[in-house]
Amino acid sequence: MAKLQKSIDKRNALIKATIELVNNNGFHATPMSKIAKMANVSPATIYLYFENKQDLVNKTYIEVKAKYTTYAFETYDADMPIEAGFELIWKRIADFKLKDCENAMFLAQCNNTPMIDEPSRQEGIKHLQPLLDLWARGKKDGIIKPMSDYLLYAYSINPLFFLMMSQKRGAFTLDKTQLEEAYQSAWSSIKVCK
Amino acid sequence: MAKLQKSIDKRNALIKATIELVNNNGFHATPMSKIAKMANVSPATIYLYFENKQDLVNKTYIEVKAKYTTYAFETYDADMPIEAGFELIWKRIADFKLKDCENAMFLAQCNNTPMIDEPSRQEGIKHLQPLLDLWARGKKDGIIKPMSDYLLYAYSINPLFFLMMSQKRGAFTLDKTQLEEAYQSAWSSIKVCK
DNA sequence: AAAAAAAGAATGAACGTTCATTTTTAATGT
DNA sequence: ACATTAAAAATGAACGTTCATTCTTTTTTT
Repeated sequence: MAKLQKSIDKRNALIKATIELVNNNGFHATPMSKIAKMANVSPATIYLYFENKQDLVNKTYIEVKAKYTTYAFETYDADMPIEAGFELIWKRIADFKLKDCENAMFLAQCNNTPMIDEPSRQEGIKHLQPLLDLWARGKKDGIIKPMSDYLLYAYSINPLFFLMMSQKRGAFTLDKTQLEEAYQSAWSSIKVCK
Repeated sequence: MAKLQKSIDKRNALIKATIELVNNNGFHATPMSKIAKMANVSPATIYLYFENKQDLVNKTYIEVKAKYTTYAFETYDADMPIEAGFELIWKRIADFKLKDCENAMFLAQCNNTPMIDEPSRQEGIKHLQPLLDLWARGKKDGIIKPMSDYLLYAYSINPLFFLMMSQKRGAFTLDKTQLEEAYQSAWSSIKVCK
C-alpha cells in the first residue's frame, strides 16, 4: 500500500499544480518544469504518470469535470418536482463555483480556449445529462420554456461563470442576498410565465 | 499619402492576422513568425509597428473592443425609453457577436484568459458606459431590478457569449425565432416583474 | 544620394521531451 | 530479523526544436 499511495500522492500533486499554474498563466505559458517544481518532482517524473503535456491537461480536465458534476447532482433525485429539482441543482452548482473557485476557474478556461482536445471535451459534456433530463421533463409538463437546451443553459447556468470570474478578479462579491437574486433571475428566464 | 497608406495597410494586416491566429490557436501558440507570414511581412517588420508581442495583442484588443462598442451604441440615443433602448442595444450587440464572429471571439478569448495585461483590460471596460447609464436610469424609474450591474450583465448580456461560442463550434445555430426568444429571456431576467 | 522602411539571417533563451544514472521498493534466501 | 538483489520509480542533465527579438544588409522612398 505504501508504494501505491505514494504514486497517487504524486499524481494528485501534479494535477493540483497544473490547475493552479494554468489558472494563473494559461496552458501555453505554464512550462512542465514549473509544474514539476510546484509538485516537488523532477520534470522527467511527470512522464511516468502522463504521456505528455496535452495528456496531462486532458486528464486534469476530465478529473475536475467529474468532481464538479458529482457535486452538482449529489443530492438530486430524478423524481423531484421540476422547480425544486432545478433550484437544488442550481444552488449546488453555484456553491461549487463560488467555494471551489480554483477548480471552477480551470473548467472555465478549458471551455473558452482551444486548450483541451475534442475527445476530452466530448467526454466532459456527458456528465451534464441529469440536468438535460430535468429540462426535458419540465418542457413536457409546460413548466419550462420549450427552448433549445443551449438557450436554457446560456441563461440559467452560464451566468454563474461570469459572476465567478468577476468575483475572482475582486471586482465584486456575491453575498447571500445577491445569490438569491441570481437564482430568481435564472429561474425567471427559463420558466413559463403564467 | 502613398507612404503612410502603405503603413496603415501593413498595420491592419498584422492586426487581422493576429485575430485570426489567436482565435484558432490561442495567444501563446501563435508565433510572431506566423503572424508575419499571414500578413505578408517579415518578422522584423512587426517591430516597426509594435513594441513586442504583448504590445501587439494589447493594441489589437483595444482596437477590436472599440469597434465592438461603437457598433453597439451607434444607433442608441440616451433619451430613449428604457425598454426600447435596452432592446436596441441588446440587438446590436447580438448582431455584432453573431455576424462579426471573428472579432467577437477574439474579445471572448481576451476576457477569459490572462492574455491581456490589466491596464489594457481597464481601458476596454470604459467603453460600456452608456449601457450602465441606461441601467441606472431604469433602476431609478423602477423598470429594472435594483441589482448589481454585474448581475444585470451576467444575465442579460453575457449569455450571448456562450451562444456565440456554441454556434461557432457548430453545435447549434441561432435563427431569427431563437434570437427573439433569447432577447425575451434577457429582458425578463432584468425587468421588474409587474 | 540620404533617409526611411523592410527584409532575412542570426542570436540567445526557453521549452517539451528523452536519456543515462541513481535511489527506492519489495521480494527472496538465510 | 537481516542481507541480497532485481525491478520500479525517480532524477538531473542533455538534446533538439522553436520562439521572440535584434542585427546587418538591401530595397524603397523622397
